[in-house]
Formats: sequence, C-alpha cells, structure tokens
Amino acid sequence: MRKPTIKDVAILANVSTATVSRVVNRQGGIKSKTEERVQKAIEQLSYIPNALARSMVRKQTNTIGVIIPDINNPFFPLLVSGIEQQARKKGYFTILCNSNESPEIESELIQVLLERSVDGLIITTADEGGYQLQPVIERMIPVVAVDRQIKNFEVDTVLVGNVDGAYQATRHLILQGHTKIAIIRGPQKTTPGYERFVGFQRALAEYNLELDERYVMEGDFREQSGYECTKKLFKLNEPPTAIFTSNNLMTLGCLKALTEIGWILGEQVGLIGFDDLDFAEFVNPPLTVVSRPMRQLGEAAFDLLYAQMTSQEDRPKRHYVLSPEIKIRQSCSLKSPKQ
Amino acid sequence: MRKPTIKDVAILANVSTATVSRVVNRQGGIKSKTEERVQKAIEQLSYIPNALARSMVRKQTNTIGVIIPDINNPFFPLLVSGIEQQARKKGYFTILCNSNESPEIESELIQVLLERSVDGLIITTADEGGYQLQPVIERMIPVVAVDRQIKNFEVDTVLVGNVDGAYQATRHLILQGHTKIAIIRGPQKTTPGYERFVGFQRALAEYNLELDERYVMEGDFREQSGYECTKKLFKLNEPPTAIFTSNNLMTLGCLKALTEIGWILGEQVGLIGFDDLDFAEFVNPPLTVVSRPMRQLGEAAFDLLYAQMTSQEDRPKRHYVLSPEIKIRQSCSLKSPKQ
DNA sequence: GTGAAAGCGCTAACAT
DNA sequence: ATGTTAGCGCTTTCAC
Repeated sequence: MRKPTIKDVAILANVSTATVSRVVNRQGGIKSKTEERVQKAIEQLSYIPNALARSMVRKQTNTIGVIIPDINNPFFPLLVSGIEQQARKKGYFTILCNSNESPEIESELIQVLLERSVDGLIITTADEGGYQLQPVIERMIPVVAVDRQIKNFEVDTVLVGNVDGAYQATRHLILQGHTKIAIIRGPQKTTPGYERFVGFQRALAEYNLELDERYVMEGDFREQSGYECTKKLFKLNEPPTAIFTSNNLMTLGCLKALTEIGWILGEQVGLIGFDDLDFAEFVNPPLTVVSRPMRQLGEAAFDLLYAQMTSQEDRPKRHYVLSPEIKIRQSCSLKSPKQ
Repeated sequence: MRKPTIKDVAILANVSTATVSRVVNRQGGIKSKTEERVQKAIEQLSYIPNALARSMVRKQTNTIGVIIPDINNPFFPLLVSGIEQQARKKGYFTILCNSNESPEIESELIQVLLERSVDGLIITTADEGGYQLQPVIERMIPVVAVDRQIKNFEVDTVLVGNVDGAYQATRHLILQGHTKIAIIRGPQKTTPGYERFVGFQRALAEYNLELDERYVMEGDFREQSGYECTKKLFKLNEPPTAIFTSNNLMTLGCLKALTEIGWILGEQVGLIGFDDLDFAEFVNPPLTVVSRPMRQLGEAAFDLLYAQMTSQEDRPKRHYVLSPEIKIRQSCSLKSPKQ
C-alpha cells in the first residue's frame, strides 16, 4: 500500500515519467490521446504529486511563513485572513505560526520555516530588535514586517499610523467639547505605547489644551492595568470628562471599572479606545474607537512580499503606513456635558 | 551565495556527508574531536539542514496539518493553541489552515496538505459528510475530527457534549426557580443545533416542566436571528422569564435585543448562553454561560493523533466527549423573580 | 568511527 | 511529441 509515485503512473499509462510530469504541470505539448491515458492512470491510482520532491528540484516551495505573536488576540486572525486570501490568489500556501509573544519561540519558528524552505516570511515580531531575523536576511529570503517594525535590519514594512490614530481619537474628543481629557497610555518604551502618546499630545497642543500630568496614566496594555488606571482617574479631585485608552485590552479594563464604580459612560465620562472590540457596538452606549484596517494590512503585506519574491533584483525596501479609521459611535459625547 | 548544503559542511570539516548527518541528528558514535570540527563548520557556514530533503528520505515530515473553519471565531484559536502546544512538546510542527467554512477550500487544503506529506491531520470540518477526507483515509494518514463529527468514515473524534451542556444550562435555569423557559435553538438539521435542543428538553422533562411550543424559537446560529427571536419572545402575551441561547452569536443578538427593548437582564429575564463570550463578565449583570474547554479539546485531539502516528497497528477508533463546564455568573437569577 | 554510494520522487535539460 | 537521465540534499545501509 505504498503511496503511488509518478513512476507508477508512468508505467500504468505506458509513458515516461517526464510525460506524466508534463501532464501534471499542465505544460502542454502532449497529444490529447496520451494526456487522457495519463489522467486516467492518475485517477485510477489516486496519485497525488509529492510537493517535497518537486520543491527540491524547483528550489521553491510556493509556501510562505507567517509568524504572529498571539493567535488569541482578535486582530491577528484578521491580519492572517488578509494575507491568506491574497496568497491564495497567487498560488501560495500559507503556514501560520504563533510565537505567543515569546522571542525564543519566534526564533525557533524562524529556524523551522527556514528548514522547510519557505519562499518568504511575513512577521509581526515579538522582538523588535530583529536579530532573530539574521538567518533569513542572510539567505536573502524575502521578509516583510507587519504591524511592528524591525529595528536592526532594513526590511519591507507595513504599519498602521499610531500617531495618526491617537491624534484623531484625541481630536474627536476635543471636538466633542471635552477639555479634561485623560489618557491611559501604554509602556513608553514600546513603539505603539510611545507613538500613541505622541499623537495624543499633538492633538492637545494643536487645540491649545495643556497636558495635565494627573490625567496621564500608564498601563501595560493588559486589561488589569486599564481597570486600575480608570479607578485612579475617578478618584481624582477633578476627574477627567473623557478618557483615551491606548489599546483594546485596556479599554476593556476601563469599561469594567466604569461599570463597577458607577461612573456612567456617555453621561459622566466619554471614552474612545485604540483598536476596535467585537462587542463595541453592544456596549451601552456603543463605543467609539480607532479602528485599524488589519485585513488590508495583511493584503498589503503579502503584495509587498510577492513583489520581492518575484523580482530578481534587490528592490529598495519600502515602508507603508496605512491610516487608521475612527469609528464614531456614541461613547464620546456626554448627554449632559460639563462645559 | 547558494545555500550551504551538507556537502559544503562536509568539505569544510574534512569529513564525509554521512558524518555531518550523524552530527546534525545527534546520533552519537562520533569522536568528539570530529564532532567539534563539524559543529564549527556548521556555524561558519550558518548551515541549516534542508527539511525537504530529509523528509524525502525518512518519509515523514514531523508536520501535522490543522484545518479549522473560521479563524475569526474566537474558539478556534483556543483550540489551535491547545494543539500546537501539545505538538510542539512532541517535536511536531503545525501547519494551520483556514477553510472559511467552505467545503471547496477545505478539499483544496486537504489536497495541498497531502502533497506536502503531513504526517497527520486534525480537522474541524466544514462538511460533516466527510467524503472530502477520502484521499486521507485511503493513504492511511492519521486523522482526528475535533468539535465536529465526520459522518461517513470512522475516525478518531473529540467533541464537547452538546446535550450535556444544554442540559446543564437548562437545569441551572430551573434550579434558579424559572419555569417559563425559552430556547433559541439552532437549525435542527445541524448536529449542535439538534443536540442542544435535546439537552434542553431532557432537563425540562426531568423536572416535570412541559415544553411550551411558544417558547421554542429557531435561529440560524447568527447574531441577527438571536436578535429577532428575542424580540418575538418579548411580544408574547406571557413572555418567558428565562432564555437559553444555543450559541455565542445568538447570545450576542439576544443581548442587543434586550438592551434595545428594555427587557432588563437579571431583573425581568434570565439568560444563559451556550459558549462563552470574551466580554461575558463585562455584561451587566455578568453573563452565565456554558463554556467549552476548547484548549483541552485541542490537546486531546493531538494526543489522539500522536497515538495513531506512532503506533504501527491499526488502532480501534476512539470517540472522546469532553464535558462542558457551566460558568455561573449572575444573569440567571432574577432580583425579583416571579415565582 | 567513518566513508561510499544508493535512492527518496520529481523536474528539466537534452535527445530523439 | 515523447523518452532518457542527471541531480536536487539528505539519510542509511553496508563496508572498511
């Protein structure tokens, strides 16, 4: 019960293996009578070509590797869908790997993908330093960094504007009449944490609002920290009338805190979050958020990768920055706003 | 700038390729002096073994394929994490594929995975008939079906008890004092839709409650249907005091409807949903749900697969059914329940 | 302990 | 239009 090989097909169809190969790969130049015979043999044996063998001689696998840091964060699946769909169109197969935010696992995965000879790699790294990409770069395997930058190598990159998004969010709050605006920012040593804070400050500056230190809270991008920062904000003598949370988990934590302490969303306090939440519409009142086009991010990433994989010369590296979009729902304007 | 091969290493270390192979594969029986030389050559060239070539000879890839129907449904990533983690422990690499609930894509994916010679397949199928698995079965590639059964072939299967979960949910409602209990069930021709209804009926019967036809609504597992069914329930002359929704999306729809029509959760109506929601705790009052241990499901699936992959004989096929767990929060007891 | 060589299944010259 | 064959990079007997 050995798997049938091209040879078995050849013998059954009474042709050479080369002919079978030509039929399988639709290269044409085969008498239709012969082709028919071959096709029949293929069916009869339920022959499935061995991609490993093919890849060995062709020196390409038509496979790309995708490494994401957290498959349980709802953004990444969206990103992956975008990549996969685009890849499928061009006949590429996607191997998805999850590093779990662990640089060690990420390095291993890179090794394994390299061993498996992927034609290209799309990565949202767990370690922006990027030295783990050394072997990839060395072998001149096309890479594109998505959503997070690689610092020490020059690679194609596609990001969503953090500064821009935070700026828009904050401006929206300002335009709704808020002046006492708080931010729950992320760790300032991370790029997104830092950049989103920059956008926040920029908007305030532009509208001549002063940055009130009391209104600047720093979380760690996790739910619990959003929860705690919100409570602290509430305890202030003069609490803010609006909060900008720097990521989805902290928004969630903030929401929990609001509910718990009875700080009424949309009446006593406005809220805008960075990154959408699947239940944002369901919150009462529906939550306004900065939404990142993850799917398009994925599409763009693959397109970039594809360009690299198919061009011979060394293309100059590109950096794309997509614009986030603000989804205005109802959590920012207060029913009875303090002016 | 060709990729270095085992031959390059052999030449540089002044040994045969066989020796290099032995070193790479840690087979021992090499003089440590020699081994050192080889290791140095490997580093110097940054040699990475070619898994394709190895797999060709060994006739195994140490790779398993995983096909899930919807990467954007939060359950599946959890399932995948379970599989991956377990696989990693045993030295297997996971290729994750997303069929998008399309039987056609699923068939293609199976073909592609077969071409790539995966050692085993774990699948949550988009087509319970299962004929698409024919080629897999034929080649005696180990398969395990997870979360959804395969009808026309006998394969290892691991599921979560639908009847059991629905039964527990309903019983919980009954024990909270509810007698007028509605169900928003799924399509009765789908296994989960049907089984969850069975569990519902069983609980009623056991507590001598009659099934009131007016309280049986049928949705299609999508949000909108949960929304609509809830509204219908509300319009009844004698609305139920509790609702059991048969899946997460319909729970979400139900929740939206409740909010919209002002049917107050936890006061006027109790709710228990099948499947957890990431924001269930955040709902006011927090939502009680039937939760499926997706992660364990994944672990069990891989264990089963592993057993098949490593045993020589044809093992009898197994069916595991894991128990769901009911996460009691606060949406089922009414503050002022009508008795 | 180490090497020589066959061969995994396929493709792509090169022949015919 | 089709066949012959070298060789992709590796592992694994079988020798020595």
